[in-house]
Amino acid sequence: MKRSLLLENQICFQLYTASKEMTRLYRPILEPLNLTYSQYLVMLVLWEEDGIDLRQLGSRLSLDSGTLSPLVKRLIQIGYIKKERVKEDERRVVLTLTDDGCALREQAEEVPRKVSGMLNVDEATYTAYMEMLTDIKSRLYAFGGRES
Amino acid sequence: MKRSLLLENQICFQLYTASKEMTRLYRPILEPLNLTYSQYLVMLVLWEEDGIDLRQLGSRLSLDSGTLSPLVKRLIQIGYIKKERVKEDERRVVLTLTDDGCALREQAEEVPRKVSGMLNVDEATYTAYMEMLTDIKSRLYAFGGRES
DNA sequence: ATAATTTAAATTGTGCACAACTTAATTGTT
DNA sequence: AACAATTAAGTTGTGCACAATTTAAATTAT
Repeated sequence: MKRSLLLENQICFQLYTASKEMTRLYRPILEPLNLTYSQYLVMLVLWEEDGIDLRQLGSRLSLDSGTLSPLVKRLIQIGYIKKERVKEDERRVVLTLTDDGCALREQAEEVPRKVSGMLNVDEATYTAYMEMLTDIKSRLYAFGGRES
Repeated sequence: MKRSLLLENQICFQLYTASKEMTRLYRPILEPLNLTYSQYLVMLVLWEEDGIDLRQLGSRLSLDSGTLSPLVKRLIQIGYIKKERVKEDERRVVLTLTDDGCALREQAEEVPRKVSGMLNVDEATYTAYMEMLTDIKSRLYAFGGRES
């Protein structure tokens, strides 16, 4: 049964559409912040850890420089972050929040509230979801795998 | 807790990375079939329902013509499908499998087997995952919503 | 029947996502 | 010290994903 070729039976397809629907839910919420979903993820990391370097950012988000370089360039243009070469190691680049980027955090605090309000899940269900996704990911990481 | 801005606590992020990891798992499996993940999804639908039109295909996959038009063009170039205007309604375009596309199905039958072998989930867990993803999606559809 | 509306695909433009490659700096080895 | 190997960003090229627009056909309303 689960091995059939029927589209709806593929867990990959359910994941794929769920993920797309999720970013669709975020789009109008993030639009007033002038952020795409991926840009929002980068900002989340920086609000947690200002002054992170690109390499670490990439490993947090599982994104490579091919994705992050242009994405970061856009965030710089918008004026939320700035980047600087590290003096001790000129290969590395460190990202820091601008005042605007820092200030944006307050508006962003509303985002998770809005989203979970829309999803309307109780704490227990939420935890179960997270555990399931973590479990799926750990099975996936077992192959060709990234870290944890 | 779940309302924090911490990256790892965002269900959206877990979904997003799980989905990316899933397509990463498929990539080497689909490569011998000369298909990308999205192209594979289109082929799944056609193996189910040969002669579907573009509009229905889009609704099955939740993809619009902006995504499907070029994607279908590539599948035609590869030689797996062909497209034809419908005589009774010249707006519509119908997709049909070529002999190669039809023959590919046999190889593709192995894909779900390989994937579930790699994921290594038992039937009950698999069902639980599917139910959870369906549930997440139904909550998501409640907003701005597409069909069920 | 003609005009207005709706519908289906295609096109254009932006922004990921990722593989493959390039460039430059650092580290390790001899 | 000199050279090889490694590492970090950036660049190039391909393929989605989606909003917005365009084109053309069909439907509906007048």
